This record gives sequence, structure tokens and C-alpha cells, in this order.
Amino acid sequence: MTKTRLTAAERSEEVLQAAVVAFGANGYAGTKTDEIARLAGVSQPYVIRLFGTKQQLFLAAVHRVSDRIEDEFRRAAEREATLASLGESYNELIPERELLVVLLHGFAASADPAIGETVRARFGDIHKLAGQLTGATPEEVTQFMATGMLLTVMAAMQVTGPNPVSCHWATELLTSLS
Amino acid sequence: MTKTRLTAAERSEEVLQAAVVAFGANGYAGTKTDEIARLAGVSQPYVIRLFGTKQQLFLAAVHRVSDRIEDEFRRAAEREATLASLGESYNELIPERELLVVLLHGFAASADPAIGETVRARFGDIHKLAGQLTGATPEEVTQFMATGMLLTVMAAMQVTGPNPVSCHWATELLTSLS
DNA sequence: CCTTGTTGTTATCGACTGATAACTTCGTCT
DNA sequence: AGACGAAGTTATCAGTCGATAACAACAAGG
Repeated sequence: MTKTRLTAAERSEEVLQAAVVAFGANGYAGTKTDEIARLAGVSQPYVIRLFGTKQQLFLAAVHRVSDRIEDEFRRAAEREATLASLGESYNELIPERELLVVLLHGFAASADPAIGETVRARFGDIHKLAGQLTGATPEEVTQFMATGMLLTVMAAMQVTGPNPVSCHWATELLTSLS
Repeated sequence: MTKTRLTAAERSEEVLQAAVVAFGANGYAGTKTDEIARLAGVSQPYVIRLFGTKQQLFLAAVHRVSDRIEDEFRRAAEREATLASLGESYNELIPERELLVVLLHGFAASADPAIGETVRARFGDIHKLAGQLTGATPEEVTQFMATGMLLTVMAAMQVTGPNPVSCHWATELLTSLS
């Protein structure tokens, strides 16, 4: 239990982590700021004061997971600069289901102009980065992104990650990917 | 303008079509039943009475688009029983952006048990159907589903379909798919 | 023509939810 | 010590939103 006071920056970090979990579970519109507050162990109004608005907090969560994915890709490329290597690193991200699913929720919430603009930009960044790090052909990178989207959708449906819902087609898909 | 009275079944059909559009634009939690009502030209309480609950209406929308996709696949397979043929039919579905995006919103809303169960079942059906219609290998079908998810996510981000947001990476992805 | 069942509406509730304001508590520096 | 700034809370509002209930209008059969 965190009893001590933290600086605004430190507390914002805790709130942001809670936001990633909560938004990952229930999406932008489906998540209440109060849920995030309880997860972070602070009051709901304080969450708002730290981030200004629910939307800005969501955008911060999108940036956080995008950064995280890009970092993981860079790390993987240092070991071996191939799409297969990046793919492995993506697989290792799956256990933290909420992480990837936050991005999916961002895609889904693209009707909101600010969110749409942000997720289009970050998706483009990731796509570009995958190409730059590996030097793969556009076709290969596209295939890579497609597989990533399939895995992300499966994570959202809870057939991968921790406590997966057992599903006959899911195991078939996963085996044919490896 | 529909002035005449319709049977409950006919009106339900109109409401359901409106629901597909509205849910496709803003997702489950993000769509208000009143929006759907206005789109369908009826009052909000009537929408509720026709479908019982917002959730049931959403589930009906998910079933509707899944049926539509499966029909399109079957029709495509009658012409030519290959994944490429099904892929073309999927591409023809993209102009009706909301159609595919409703499914994505269903995946995203899988935290709701009823919705999760439904979309897992329908996704599994589509996957199985693609395999049965074409006789392709599991690996090929998986690749096909992955590409479908990429296209669906791009539709959600509004870089495909009508009035696409112009986006450098989107054109690159699309050209490398064809 | 009038009764009856179905279609559809208006009125309204009750719970929720993001955001604001005002207040309080803690740490730190002099 | 005490005062000042930053951290965090409680109280509360104003607007929403799904759902219920009660009523109204229309069509068809007798």
C-alpha cells in the first residue's frame, strides 16, 4: 500500500499504468475515470486534475503502449534484425494483454478526431519502424502487421494471454502461426 | 420518409440497419440508443421495446454483419473456391465501412461476457467457413484471417472506405496487398 | 362504426459520470 | 515554529442515458 505522498509526476505514472489496464479492459467509452482512480488508489477528481480530461488520459495511454511496443522492437532488432525476431518480441508482449488491446481500443475509437489522428500516427510509426529495423520488403512488413493485428484481436477476445478462454479455432490459429 | 406504419418485424429491420451504422461508428459503449432511434426515425423507447435492451440490439447487429460476411463468402466461393476469391469479396465489403467495424467493436467489447461469447463464436464460424469453402491449408487460412483483421482495423481508422483519410503508410500497405 | 390488438409516442425516472470548486493535509525551507 | 506551496480529498453539480409506464393513434374484422 502506497501511503507516502508522491510528486505529481510519480503519481501520474501510477495513474497512467492503471489507465492502461482499465482502458485495455473496457475501452475508451466503456471505462470510467473512477475505475482508474480506484485502481491507482487515488480519488477520481485527482485523476482528472492530473490529466485534464478523460480523453487526454486515454491519449497518454495510447502513447505509452505505442512507446512500449517500439522499445520492444528496437531491443529485439539489436539481437537480430529480422521480422521473426520482432514477432517473437510481440509474442512476449501478449501476456500483458491490456497493453496491446489499448491500441485496438484506440483504433476502434477513431471516430473521435483527436483519437483517430493519434492512433493513425502511432500505427504508421510502428509500421515504419518495423521496416527500418529489419530492411524487409513492403510485402513482408505488411504481412507482419497483419499477423500482429490478428494477435491483437485474439488478445481482445481473450483467447490468448493469461486465463485464455479455451477455443478450438484459437489453438488452430496459434499453431499455424508458429 | 417512411410515414406509414410497419409491422414490428419490418421496423425492427430498419432499426437494426440503423444500429449497424451507429455501432460501427462509435462502438458499443460509445453509441446511445437515442442516436440509433433518430437514424431509424423512431423514438428511443421504441428501440428498447423492440430489442429489449441495448446489449441485445448490439448482439443482433453483430449477428447481422457476421451473416452478411458469411453470405458474401459463400457467394464468392460459388464463383471460385479460393481464398483469393473470398478476399476480393471482403474487399467489396469495405465500402460499407460500418459493417466490418461493427465486428471489431464486438472484439473490443469482449470484456462483456455475453458479447465476448458471441463474437468468439462468430469469428470461429467465419474462420471455419473460409477453410471449408476453399480447402486451403490451415496456414493459408490463418494468413487470410490476419489480412482480414488488418483491413478491418484500417477501416476503423478510416484510411479505407469512403472519404478515406489520406495516409502515406495506408497506401503503402494497400498496394503491397494487391 | 366501434372494438380490439398492435404500433408508436410522450413523460419521466433513477442511476451514472466527468468535471469543478473549495477545502485539507503534508512536507519543506527559512 | 510557522508559513507556503504542492498533493490530495470531499462535496457536489450538470448533463446523460437506458429503461419503464402510461397513454395515443391507427388498421382490420365483425
